[in-house]
Amino acid sequence: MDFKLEDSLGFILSKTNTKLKNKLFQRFSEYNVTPEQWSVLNCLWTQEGLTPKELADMIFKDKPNTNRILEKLETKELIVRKPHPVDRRSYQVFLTNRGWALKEELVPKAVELLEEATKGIEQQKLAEMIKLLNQIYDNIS
Amino acid sequence: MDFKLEDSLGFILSKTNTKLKNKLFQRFSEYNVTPEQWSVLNCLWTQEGLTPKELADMIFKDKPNTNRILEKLETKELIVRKPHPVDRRSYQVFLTNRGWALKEELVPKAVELLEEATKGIEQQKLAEMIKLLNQIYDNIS
DNA sequence: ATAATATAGTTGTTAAGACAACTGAGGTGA
DNA sequence: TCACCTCAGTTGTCTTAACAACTATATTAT
Repeated sequence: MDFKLEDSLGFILSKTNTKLKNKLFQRFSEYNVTPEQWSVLNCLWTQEGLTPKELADMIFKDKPNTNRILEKLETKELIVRKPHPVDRRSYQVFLTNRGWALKEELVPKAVELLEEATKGIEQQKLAEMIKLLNQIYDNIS
Repeated sequence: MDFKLEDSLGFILSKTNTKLKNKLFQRFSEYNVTPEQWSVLNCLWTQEGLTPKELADMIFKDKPNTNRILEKLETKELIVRKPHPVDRRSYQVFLTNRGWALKEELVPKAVELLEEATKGIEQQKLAEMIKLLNQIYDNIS
């Protein structure tokens, strides 16, 4: 059967994703935040008091992964955990002052990288691509 | 600054890539081959006798990663290493019979998954997306 | 020819992703 | 009430990705 790795969607997706994630990691390195930690911080900047389970669903990762990302953020004192008011199994996640302060630093870095990455690509083409990526995700979910 | 995680290219790229890779992993699970191991096998099906360095360049990974993937493939007896004829630092990688035999099994599985993933997407749109993904890769390389 | 540099491969560490298995609390139905 | 099932979080293991540092061989420049 005919198959060419270097032209296949999976291969190119993986290669581009890895590169983009690594570049983001490098630009965040002076703040000691990883791309995954960044995604959790993003959720909390929008809404504090989320539970690990809610965060896991928002960032499309499973509970163990999310838990370990939260451990890292807690060690770095960017978040704190508080007991959940009704569910004693769970807890709520809040940002520390340092966690809030990072927003002003990290968002411009991320926006800047995305601009570089999509340089020369029309907005409409980009929107189309994002639509297709979401469709692919849904197709295999 | 305005930024929405769930609409951002990096987030969607990561989410879709992770899902696709995981689905491939699951479909390959009965053969005990991971997506990364699959990419190395693909290179060798096209050309045997490549060095780890050459393979690393082809799959866009660094030397340590490639080395560890090769260790796994060797343990599973899908490849063998032979001394390099001219460079004593290096060696050449060859497929075992079992490594060759997997081609007939894995390629249809991968093609099938990609067909499911891209269901309802026109070939031309898909080609456009792949072009853009490569452009993004080049933009940040 | 030899010293300096570059390259191939290897090993160790940290972070992440998937999965299985576990603990403990919440909810349900007999 | 109590047994059962569900659900949130946790822990352990395996594979991968990036990076630094190391060994040994190859290349180069003097």
